[in-house]
Amino acid sequence: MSLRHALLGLLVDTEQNGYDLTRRFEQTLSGHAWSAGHSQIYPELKRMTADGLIEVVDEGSRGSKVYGVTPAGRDELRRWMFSPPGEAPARNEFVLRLFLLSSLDLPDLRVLAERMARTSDEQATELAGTIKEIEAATPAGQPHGYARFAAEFGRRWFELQRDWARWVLGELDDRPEAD
Amino acid sequence: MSLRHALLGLLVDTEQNGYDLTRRFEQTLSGHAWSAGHSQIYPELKRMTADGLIEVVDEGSRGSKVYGVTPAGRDELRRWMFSPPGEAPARNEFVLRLFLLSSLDLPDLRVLAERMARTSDEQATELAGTIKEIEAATPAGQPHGYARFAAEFGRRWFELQRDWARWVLGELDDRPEAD
DNA sequence: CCCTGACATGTCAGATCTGACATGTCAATG
DNA sequence: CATTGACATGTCAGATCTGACATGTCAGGG
Repeated sequence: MSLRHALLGLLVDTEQNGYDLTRRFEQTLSGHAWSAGHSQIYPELKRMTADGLIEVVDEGSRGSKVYGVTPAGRDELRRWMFSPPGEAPARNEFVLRLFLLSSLDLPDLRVLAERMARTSDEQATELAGTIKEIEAATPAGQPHGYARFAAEFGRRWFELQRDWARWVLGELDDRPEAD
Repeated sequence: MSLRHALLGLLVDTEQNGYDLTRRFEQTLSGHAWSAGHSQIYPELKRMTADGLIEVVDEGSRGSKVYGVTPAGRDELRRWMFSPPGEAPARNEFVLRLFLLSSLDLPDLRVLAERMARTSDEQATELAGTIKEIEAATPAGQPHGYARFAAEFGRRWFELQRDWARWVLGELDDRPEAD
């Protein structure tokens, strides 16, 4: 039931409607943390309203419903944040590919590891740019939340991928060409 | 359908039965890459056999069936490894919590970030130990595959968590106590 | 004023996944 | 020789998730 807590977290940060939540999910969480489409989000918002965790605080045009977190919702989010790391299943296709690299033969392995290192490096560079933008847009001395923390995590994550791939390549160089 | 490819990858490395695959999944993939229980694995093995990707190469005692990858299976695995990174959904509860940290108030945030840093540091240290064991068990000059690569990735991953949590704490220190 | 595209919410069939239940084999220990 | 625990495979109901379908609003450009 992590979807529920993800939504709570996003709504605590900013009151918003399902459409915004869907985009926010796509933009910030989808990459490393959790993904969900609107077809999952809307029904869950209804259930959470029924359970008293959130409530409709405003109704905009085009039938939009702006949700806010209730005190009960805040409690639930905090409880979950402090609860022992659950066993929610991990799912990351990229890492899976990394782990299965050694199922390839040496030439293929080299090609793929190089490609991964290059891609990750590009993504890290791109995120570094995003971070600069965030910093520039934030008034000096102002606390940054969310976006900045998440972006920093992403940057480090891509660097990890890149460095790991390079390390693998180094290991392969020490390896005799023979099968 | 990443489960299928995960199984192919494990089977290319070593021919084994469903029980072994389940444990292998639990041990090496479950943390960062992909998780699946035996109730998912056994039916999938059947389907893959029907699709000609794997085959029963041996039948052990206790009704165990040892599976091996067919040429078609090898092709499929290679095709997938080289295919553009799919959109398989990310799912990582730990990272989700990281991203939602800023939904907490400052004191809570500090407590949690500190706890995360400590836990991650312990896990990194533990994995470093595991890596030493693997190295010790591997004859010098021997190529290491899988286990070594995965462990190295895990170590770096835990270090990333630790360092990121510490960085967050540093950011918080620069922040005025005021709400 | 018409058209396009972003905004906004919803449903649903089918696929996937989880956790519990079910069954039986074999080796080691007492 | 009885018991325990690891080995080994399987099914299934219910929960979750995906991708497609469906519907309508509103702002801006032509």
